[in-house]
Amino acid sequence: MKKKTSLKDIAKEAGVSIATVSYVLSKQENSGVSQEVSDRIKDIAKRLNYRPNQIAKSLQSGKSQTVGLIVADISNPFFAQIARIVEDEAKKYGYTVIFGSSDEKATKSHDLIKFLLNRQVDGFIITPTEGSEGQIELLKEQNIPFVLIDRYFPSIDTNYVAIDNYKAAFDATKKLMENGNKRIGMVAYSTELNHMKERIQGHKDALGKGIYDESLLQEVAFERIVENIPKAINNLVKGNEPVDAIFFATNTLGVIGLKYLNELKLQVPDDIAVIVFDESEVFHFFYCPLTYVKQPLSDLAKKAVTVLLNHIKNPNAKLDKVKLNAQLVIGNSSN
Amino acid sequence: MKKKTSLKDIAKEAGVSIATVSYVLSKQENSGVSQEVSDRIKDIAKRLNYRPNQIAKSLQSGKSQTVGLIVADISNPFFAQIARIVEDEAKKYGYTVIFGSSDEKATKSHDLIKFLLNRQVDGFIITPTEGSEGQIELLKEQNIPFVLIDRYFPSIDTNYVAIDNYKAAFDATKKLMENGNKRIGMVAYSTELNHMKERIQGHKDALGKGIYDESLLQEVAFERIVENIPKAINNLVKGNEPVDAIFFATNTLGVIGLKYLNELKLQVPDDIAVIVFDESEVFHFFYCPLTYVKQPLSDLAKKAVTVLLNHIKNPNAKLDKVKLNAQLVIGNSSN
DNA sequence: AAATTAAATTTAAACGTTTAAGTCACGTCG
DNA sequence: CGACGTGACTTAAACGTTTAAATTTAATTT
Repeated sequence: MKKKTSLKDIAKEAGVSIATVSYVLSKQENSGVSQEVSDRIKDIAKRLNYRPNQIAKSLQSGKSQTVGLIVADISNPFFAQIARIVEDEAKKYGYTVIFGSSDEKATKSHDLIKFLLNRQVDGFIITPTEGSEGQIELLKEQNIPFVLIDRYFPSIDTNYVAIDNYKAAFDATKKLMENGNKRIGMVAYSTELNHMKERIQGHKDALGKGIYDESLLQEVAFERIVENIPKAINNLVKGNEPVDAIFFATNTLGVIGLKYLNELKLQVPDDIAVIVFDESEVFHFFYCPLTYVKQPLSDLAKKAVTVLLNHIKNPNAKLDKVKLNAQLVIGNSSN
Repeated sequence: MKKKTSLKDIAKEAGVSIATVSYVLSKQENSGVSQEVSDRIKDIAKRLNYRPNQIAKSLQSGKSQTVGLIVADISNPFFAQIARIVEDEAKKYGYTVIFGSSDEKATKSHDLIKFLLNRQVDGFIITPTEGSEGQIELLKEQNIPFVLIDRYFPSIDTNYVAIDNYKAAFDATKKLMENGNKRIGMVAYSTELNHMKERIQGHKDALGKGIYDESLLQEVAFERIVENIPKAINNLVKGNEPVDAIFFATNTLGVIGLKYLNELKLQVPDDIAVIVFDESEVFHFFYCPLTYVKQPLSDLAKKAVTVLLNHIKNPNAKLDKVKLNAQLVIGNSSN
């Protein structure tokens, strides 16, 4: 592999010092270099196909122009879409994105953060996992710029960009009630993460004290969704007080849940009404147009990037706590 | 932001030279440092929370321990899944992945390669776009390790990991024929990329000289799929010789195509039989279990990583040209 | 002609590592 | 006793940049 050309090579070729070459090639205004020399250097640089070594720049400047993106799972379309927007947005400002998947595991997330810190990322965009408060506190202590996305810890003062999950869930359940559904169950993840707690609370509050009872909330563990979603649904539809509607708290829960409803031969919305939190390509293939909560993914991701870059540039900027609104897209499944 | 601790800080604290600290912390065997000093250094490193600066290491070694992954679009589940596997596999070997989306545009791909080269990536995994032969040749000339994935250029001698598209397509169309379908149309991308050409050729050859005619092949442009897939399908089903089966050449074509078949109220497989190349979550929601071509995504991505890392380590290794076999998953849609 | 100023360029240090080569003290061997 | 290892470190250079400070050269002013 023939060596890449460096400033040194150009300098030798042009018969000037490395510094001169650097001034010519890295400054926009020709700061104190003669036109003649400047032109010559630029020519040579082009001829030798010079490409600045970002690693050397980073070492020199202490800035890697790189951000770390930690999501639960990059192969999940929800996060893949975020990743894509983060990529595009970061690139606009000359930043590179390094991503990692935590699989909702605090240990993985911890390792990833360390790994990326060694890589000298300038900041992080993180979907925090349950139990990762310590890692987040640590980042804060070390004054490393970061912004949480999708979820955050109310107990920790940080930048975050999320949606108003409470309101979105409240509105969804209200919609089901308006359409005449009485007993409305919810299938959610069993987690302390606030986005889920808010969705659950929104659902509860929409139903109200009189109506809500414990059996309406079915929580399943991240790791066991395939086995436990059918159980959860059975609990809701096969008791002596079967529900007439189900609110699925996420994309994945909804997709798997709908599959199981199909297996049970329950017709949506006649046998059971449904609303799902988040969008999915598969909804377009469900026999009944779905009512779902649509998150402003693009705004979410873009905002996360601008907040992060702002805090990288200006470490003392005051924290940004952004809550965007989701949109309830009305189909027929909520009737 | 308080400075990160460096070897220098540890050295000062321990009253030894930087080199000694480096030896202790970077060598596995205690090469020539006394146990006493070694222990002291390790203690201090731990206490000061030392994390090696990968950037400095990279500059020193000329290796960034980073690979660039260029896909068409990270938000497409097909590529997102590949990305996830590449991530995991690369991490196993201590490599970081930087990704970028080319949107099937040669210009974007070109910019991305340059961008990542500045970042000193040690190698690339690339889904090449149409018209990117020049870029690939350039990488070859510069002896930059890379491996093409999903598609490759038969005219250029490179590493690649792909599936046997010809065989997969041939088998799919044969299946449709076995099931009694006579006129079998194909909806494909209009591109010179070999994976598509091979799929088309497989389809043609399966049909054979006597049966195949030009009107059976409908090609649509990447950029205009939403508008042009309906047109393509109309051409196939609304002529005076309507087809009795359609073979969709990709995931995306299939998903959009099936949606349109729904709009047309064409029943699968009674009105029209269908096979789709690639898998999709949505297939599980189609009223009729689909027959589709399942690519060994995990093997594909893993193999790409090992081939790449092998060529990074050993630049003179002979080229790897890997073709894996796809699997035809039989549903009812091909009847 | 000497002094001043300005423009053009170079020097050198720094960023945080690694590592070949050098130093130094302390045995041990012939 | 001198030579020679050997173990335990240190020195210094290198990777490719940036940039403040120093230097050189030339032109202008007094």
